[in-house]
This record gives sequence, C-alpha cells and structure tokens, in this order.
Amino acid sequence: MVNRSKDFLRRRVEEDLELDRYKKIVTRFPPEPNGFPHIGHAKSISINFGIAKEYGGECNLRMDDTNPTTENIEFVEALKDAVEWLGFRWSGDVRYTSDYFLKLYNYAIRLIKMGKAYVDSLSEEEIREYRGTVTKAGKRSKYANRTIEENLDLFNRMKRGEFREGEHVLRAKIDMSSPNMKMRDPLLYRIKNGDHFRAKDKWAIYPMYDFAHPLSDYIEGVTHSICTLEFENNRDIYNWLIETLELEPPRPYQHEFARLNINYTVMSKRKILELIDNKIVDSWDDPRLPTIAGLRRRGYTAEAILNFCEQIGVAKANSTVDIAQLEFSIRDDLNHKVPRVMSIFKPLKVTIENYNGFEDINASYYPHDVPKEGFRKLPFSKEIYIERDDFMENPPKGYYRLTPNQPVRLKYAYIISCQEIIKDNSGNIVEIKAKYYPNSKSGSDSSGIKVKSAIQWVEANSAKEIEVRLYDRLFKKETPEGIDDINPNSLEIIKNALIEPAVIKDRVDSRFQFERHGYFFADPVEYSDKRPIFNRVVSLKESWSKKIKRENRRDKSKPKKEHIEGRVAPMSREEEILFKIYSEEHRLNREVANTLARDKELSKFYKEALKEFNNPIAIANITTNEVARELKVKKIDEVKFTPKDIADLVKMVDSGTISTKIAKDVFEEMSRSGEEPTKIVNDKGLRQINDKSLILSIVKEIISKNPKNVKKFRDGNRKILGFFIGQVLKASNGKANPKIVNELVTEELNLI
RNA sequence: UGGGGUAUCGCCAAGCGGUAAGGCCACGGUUUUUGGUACCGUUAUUCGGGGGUUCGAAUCCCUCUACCCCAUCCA
Repeated sequence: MVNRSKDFLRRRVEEDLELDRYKKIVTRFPPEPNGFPHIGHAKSISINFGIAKEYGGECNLRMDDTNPTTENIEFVEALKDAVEWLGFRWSGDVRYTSDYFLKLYNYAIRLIKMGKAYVDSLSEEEIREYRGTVTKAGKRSKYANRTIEENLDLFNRMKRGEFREGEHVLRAKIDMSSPNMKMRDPLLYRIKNGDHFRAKDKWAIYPMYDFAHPLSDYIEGVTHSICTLEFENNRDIYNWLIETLELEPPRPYQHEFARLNINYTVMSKRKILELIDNKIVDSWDDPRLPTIAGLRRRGYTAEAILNFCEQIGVAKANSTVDIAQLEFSIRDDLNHKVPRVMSIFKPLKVTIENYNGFEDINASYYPHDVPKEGFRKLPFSKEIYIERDDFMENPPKGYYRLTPNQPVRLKYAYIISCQEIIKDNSGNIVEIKAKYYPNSKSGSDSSGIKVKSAIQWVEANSAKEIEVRLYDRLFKKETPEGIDDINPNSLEIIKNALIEPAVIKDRVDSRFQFERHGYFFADPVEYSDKRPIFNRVVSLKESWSKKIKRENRRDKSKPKKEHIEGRVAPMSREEEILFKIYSEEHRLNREVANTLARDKELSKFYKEALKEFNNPIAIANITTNEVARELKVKKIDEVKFTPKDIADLVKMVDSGTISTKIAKDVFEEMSRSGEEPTKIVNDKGLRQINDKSLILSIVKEIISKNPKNVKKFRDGNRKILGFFIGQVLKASNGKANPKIVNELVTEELNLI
C-alpha cells in the first residue's frame, strides 16, 4: 500500500486541520446496543478509530441507548469486546447517550422557550397522516400553537410520567411542507414506560435519535460525525438543531459513507436475528455469520478484518463487496503465520508391504517460503491413511496424485507406488497395498524417481481423531432475499477426521493450515482434549477442482443493459422564441441556444454581457459553461463578477491576449476575488506567449527529456500527445499558446 | 411522483482539464515436497447514454437513463 490515495473523509479531515477549524480531531463510534456488531460495524470502527489514530485525535465509544425496549447490557458487552478485539482503545470511559439525558432535557426546554418546539397530542396515526407524503406537503397539528408555558408544563409532566405512552410527544417546529420529510416537525421526545437498562425508571421520556445524536456529538466535542448514507436526509435536522440552539463553536459536522454489503450473506441486525430465531444458525457467534463474534469464532484474525476494511476503501456509492475479497484477506494473513500440519478427512488405508518397523520423521511446521522455524515428530509405519481423493483408479488427464501406475510422495517421507487395490463386495476401494522406495526418503532421496506431487498422510496407530466443521457461505444466492436462499451445505461436519498427534499433544498454536485442505481454528467454545474440534476458517485456493468444473460450465455472460432514451421536457412559448433568436440570429449552436433559452437568469446575464462586447458565440459559450457552474452553487446576487467582466474576459481571448486556458484561470480568480479580469491578467502577467521560436525551444527540451514517452508516441500511442502538451504548458507557466504548442509538438514528434 | 444521493473492468476503488492507479476475481507462465504461497505476464482506445465547451474532457456545461435513501413515537 505505497501511495494509497486518501478517501473523501480523510481529505476533509486534513482540510479542516489545515484551515485550523479544529485543534484536535474527535470522532465517535455510536452503536445502539440492540444486537451484536457485524463486519459492517467493523468498517465503521476502522474508519472512526482509524481516522482518530492517524490524525492524532480521539475516538469515543458511545452506546446510543435511547430506546429502552430493545437494548440491553449483553449487547453493550459485545460491542466493547468487538472494538477491543479489533485492537482499538476508546477515549476515556465508554459513553452512553443515557448519561446525557438531563443535558438533553435541558436543551429541549431551551428549544421550547425559543418557541421552536411544542408538545403535540395527536395520535400516532394522525401524526402520520399530517406528515403528508413525499409529493404532498403535510399540515401542522393544531397543538402546535400552544403557548410556551403550556408546552413547558406539559413536557414537564411528560417527564414526570403523568401520561401514558403515545399521549403526547415533543416535536420541533420546523416546516410541515419541507421537501425533506425529515424536517416536517420531527419528533424529539416520546413517552416510554418500561425501564431503561441503565437509567432504570428515572425517565418516562426518551429522546429520539435525531435529537439525541447531534447534541451528544456536541456534548462530547466530536468534530467529525461519520455515519452511513441512509442518514443523509437527517443531516438537515442535525444542522438545524445545532444552529437553532446557537451552540458555541466548534461544532461537529456530519459526513456519510456507504455501508458495507457483502454478497452471499446478510448484514442487517434484523436479518441476522431472523436466522437465529429460525434456528438456522446457533447464535450471534455462529461461525457462518458475518458478526464479529462469528468471524472471530470461525478463526478470522483482527488483522485480516482490518486489512479487509482498508482494501475495500470508503466511498459514497452503494456497493457490494465480493466475499472472495474477505476470504483473500484471511488467507493472506494466515499464510505467513500458522504452522502446517497433516490431516485426513476421508481416510483410505494404505499398507506399505515392504516397510517394517517404525520411525519418527522430523518435519518442519513451515514451508520454505514462511520465515518461521519449528519442528514436530511425525510417526511413520507400514500402516497409514491417505485422503481418498488422492488415489484414483481411472484418473482423468492431468491428475497428479497416486494411481495404479503413478507413484506419489508421502510428504516428508517416502515415495510409494500402488501394488494392489483391495475392494469390498460392492466394488468400493477399501485399501491400497503399496510399496515404498527405501532410498527415496525426503531430504536424502537418491531414488531418481520423479513424482508429480506430494500428498498428506497420517500414521494409522498414532493418529488422533478430531471433529472438523467445514463452513461454507451461508447463502447460495449472491443477493439472498430470504430463508429460501440458504445454502443447505453451509456446514458439513466430519466427526472422525484424523490428524497427526503433535497437533493435539503439543498444541503449538490454535490456528493451523491442514495441508491442502485449508486454514483451521480450534473452536474456542467447544474444543476439549477429549473432543478436539476444528473450524475451517477458509479453504485454500484450489485450481485443480476449478479446472475440472470449468470443463462443464457454460458461459453466462451478462447482456449489456439496454439504454432507454427519455424525452426532454418541451419548451414554453417564450423559450421557443428565445431559442429561435439565439440559434438563428446569433448563430449559436443548438445545445448552447437551448441551455440559454431554458434558463432565465443565464439568458439575462448573456444579454447584458452581449451589450458590452458583441461576440455572441464566445459570450454564449462562456456563459453556458463557466457562468452556469457558478450559478449552480450561488445565487445571481452572490456571484462576484458582472456581465461586463465576462465581456472583458472574452475580449482578451478574442484579441489573442490570453488563451482560453488562461481565461479559465482568470475566471476562477474573478469569481473568488471579484477583481476585474484585465487587472488579474496584468497583475499576474498572464499574457499568452505566441512566439513560435520561444515555444519551440521548450518543446524540444521536453521531448529530449522524455525519450520513453517519445517511444510510446512512435509506437502509436496518440494520447501521449496530451502528456507533451501538458508538460510544455506547465514549463511555460500555462502561458504558451496551446494551439501553437499542439502544432509544434505534433510536428516535432513526427520528425523524430 | 417532491427532496437527497450515486454511476469508472466480473467485484471494490483511485482519478478533481494533460499517458485510465491499485486490490480482489479470472486467465496464462515460472518457482515449489501444499494443484497453496511467491514471482512474471494478460485483462477498460474508454469512464451509465447522447450532445456541447476546449488545442485537449472520466473530470466543465446541458440533457436523458438506471439504482439507493426519506412518509417508525427505530437508530
């Protein structure tokens, strides 16, 4: 990760720091303790704690416990645990929104006193009706005009528990016809009778998210309140509250990023809970679940998860990450960490008829490319087990393992070849009689026999039995819709797998690679010496089985989406007249004329500029492009340049004093400082260079400095022209006439 | 449908007017006592579509399209 470019959040943080908006960065991770955190939370944790760490700030862990009916202490613990396990430390103690209830209550009082909040007594259904719809404005409740005293009294009595749930709520008085539904007098407080898991029965009213969240951020001195995309609409309330309460700066700002989705799994608390309730998985820490507890129990490491979070990046586009990316991150991590051992899942007995006696073979735990040391003893005798799949009587082409006429190496031990196949009455292979080559021992092989592969094995009498749990993706569909999409084979249990004894006796690690099978983790809950249980974290990448499958797979390439062309809204009568004038009299091209005709402000601006300098096409072009951009973000009376300024700018371009490229820079400066264009050009000496010989010398210099790119050009890369033009322009501080540069560069390059 | 967002390779994702980064996946090859790893190579003449501005556009302007979010007394 050499030059990893910064994501938009980090860029914003850096900007805020540079402009001295904050002395120190404070972020927060604010989960609601109503479920176990999943890998989506890990992404948020990684962002919030990561940013705080990188910029020398702090990150708070805050339990957003404003809804007593769903929250409890078990989830608080799971959340704390997850953050710690991922390796982060929160600043100070764990925070709780419930600790701020009194402060929040006082803010509410202030809002009421300002006339900005009122107690509403509409029923739940009425409130819904009054809210209107996305296309229809809502209407305000008749209770909205209660006096401040009435509101204060009612709110106070709500707090004291004098009312039943639903009788009254506190609402902000904002705008019932706001196009943003969230701003239609949002609820601030509601009555809840049950006990809160921390505040017990102290409160009868509880703040809503939209009220508690910004204020809690403010109370904690949070600077960057980072949340997911679905809260974009809530940002208006966030700002409204802070502004309306006239809170002392510095204040926090909310920023949103896209939540994590992964294919073949589900990420929401609701859906995970559904799996637990339907007994499809055992509990929150089921190794098939994308919960942190599940991943952890499966054998994922914190490093792998953190790497994953870093790899997928942070952006604002809704996206679904391929589960293969997650699998990569754990393989990548475990590869250089864990010992390799041999295990047999489906044993096939092999009797080595010409071997007698017993020996202990010294075998390294790590392959040559893992820079770690460690050995164990591998018992060897004439009776061993190999994997059933590692022998085939009638092998397909390209099969590397043991066959009636293909020898194979027993890893760390000898080369064997098949002498006889023993079958039972129904024709199943039950045993292989083999012979070994005494001079082929690993490390001192003088047999000269070439084998295609080495396979794993265990010695029959010393091998230990283990249970292995082979986990696979939970759903068979990429985008699961429900329980019907469950992968019925998401868990395969092998009760009597065999493993070399050192794994059980020495226990050098809790994670192993079972060679050629995958990475495994001693189940932290159910493992015992009597019944050792290993979870498969992830299988190894396997090109052999894929190659076989590929042969009978059809190509199902997706057809490109068909594009539907929509209809442009028709012009009004006046617009049509304008369009006609612009395109026919002023000879503007249709697109420009169209843009101008449909936009009254632009049109007016254009006409005024035209009075100053009669060059309709040039004025129209700059108006519909540059001026239009400014008008998108500012109102007409906020822009700092006048039509005359634009006309002057065009005049300079027209006369060749400046190039269009310089004109853009001047325009930027104009809209920033409001200075006159001629002054800017003079002050900065921006006159363009038209002297051919001067430009030519720069061109030659650039060409001689970049032989590699010259070669690219000669090899047919025309786009590289842009590189040379850019370089020449840069060398002349942007002043060289780009048309001439273009001409000369092309000429020179073709000469070579 | 009003508002707010988003579109760059099969999946993520850089890019902010001057040569379309990188990772995953896939595909070849080399090394290998793991059909693993590592290493080398291949994979976007094109950035949702169409126009326009410019010497030059993924980037600026116009327009169309698709998808996501908002009408819980959830967060």
